[in-house]
Amino acid sequence: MKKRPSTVCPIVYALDIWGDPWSLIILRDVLIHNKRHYREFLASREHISTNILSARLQSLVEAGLLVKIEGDSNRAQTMYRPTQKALDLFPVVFAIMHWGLKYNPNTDMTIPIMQELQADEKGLEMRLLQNFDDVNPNISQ
Amino acid sequence: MKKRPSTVCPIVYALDIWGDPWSLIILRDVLIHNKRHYREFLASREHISTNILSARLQSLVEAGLLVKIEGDSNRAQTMYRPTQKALDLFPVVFAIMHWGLKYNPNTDMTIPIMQELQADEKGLEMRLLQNFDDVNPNISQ
DNA sequence: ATCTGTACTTGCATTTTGCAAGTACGTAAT
DNA sequence: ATTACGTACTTGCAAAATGCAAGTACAGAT
Repeated sequence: MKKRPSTVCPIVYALDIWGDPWSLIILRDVLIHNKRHYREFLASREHISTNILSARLQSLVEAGLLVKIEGDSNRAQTMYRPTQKALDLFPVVFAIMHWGLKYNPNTDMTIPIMQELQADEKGLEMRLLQNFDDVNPNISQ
Repeated sequence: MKKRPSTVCPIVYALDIWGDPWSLIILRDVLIHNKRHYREFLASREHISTNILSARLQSLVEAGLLVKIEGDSNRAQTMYRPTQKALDLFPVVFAIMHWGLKYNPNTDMTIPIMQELQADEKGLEMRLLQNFDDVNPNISQ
């Protein structure tokens, strides 16, 4: 899909940012599994290759979904963390998970988050959001 | 992305079915704009090309999201209509629209559905679902 | 000094997409 | 009856994206 510089449709806008086959998997790892390092993304079951991971991280940073935080004089400290724009994808990610859960007979229900998603989605979101207080301090109450 | 025959993750399952750049645009047209004919999909702003449209329709039928209804002896009557599996994507589509609405400054808010989505999402879903009573009769009350 | 781990980049084969054209069939107009 | 037109596709080919393997650069540990 050729990049459309500006679209009038919110769905196309979204797809242009994270509609490729890999970006949403990275975002899943960030949002749900609290991953932040290159090595962690590489370790996912889906086996993304290094060049694609690199390109996707860069485009997500450009799109304002992730910020790259580099350690001083040590690349191994580099972290990718979500912005509010990425955190606002929680409802999307949860909606997709609900759908996948309903229709994928191979879903691994022993993953703790799966149970929690069905039992208390809002609570799950609240809990996961706390992982990002360092980057996007939430008004706690 | 190579097709993964079975995945344990509901998100990857979903992406394998409609995670390419075009399928969700077709589903948007089916679910939101009530399109059903090849010619209608071709007429979308996004200008999908004929070979891709053909391939995507076929794969969505195979995945059980659409059914192809052929007229007798006239190809121009061919229709593609959503199954329940596709109708269950309404929450996903709405979640994506909400996100796109928030971050896409070019969203055309004069499209009636945009206003309605923000004002009364559930009502919008109910109304749109009535378009598919022929295919998936809903329990009305 | 060497080895290991990490975050990348590069090269190249394979696959997917984008565009233009063509085909097959049915209906409508002359 | 013949021609033209609309519709739902398929085919061919160039361009782009992906997948895989290998290589590079640098920091910390041994």
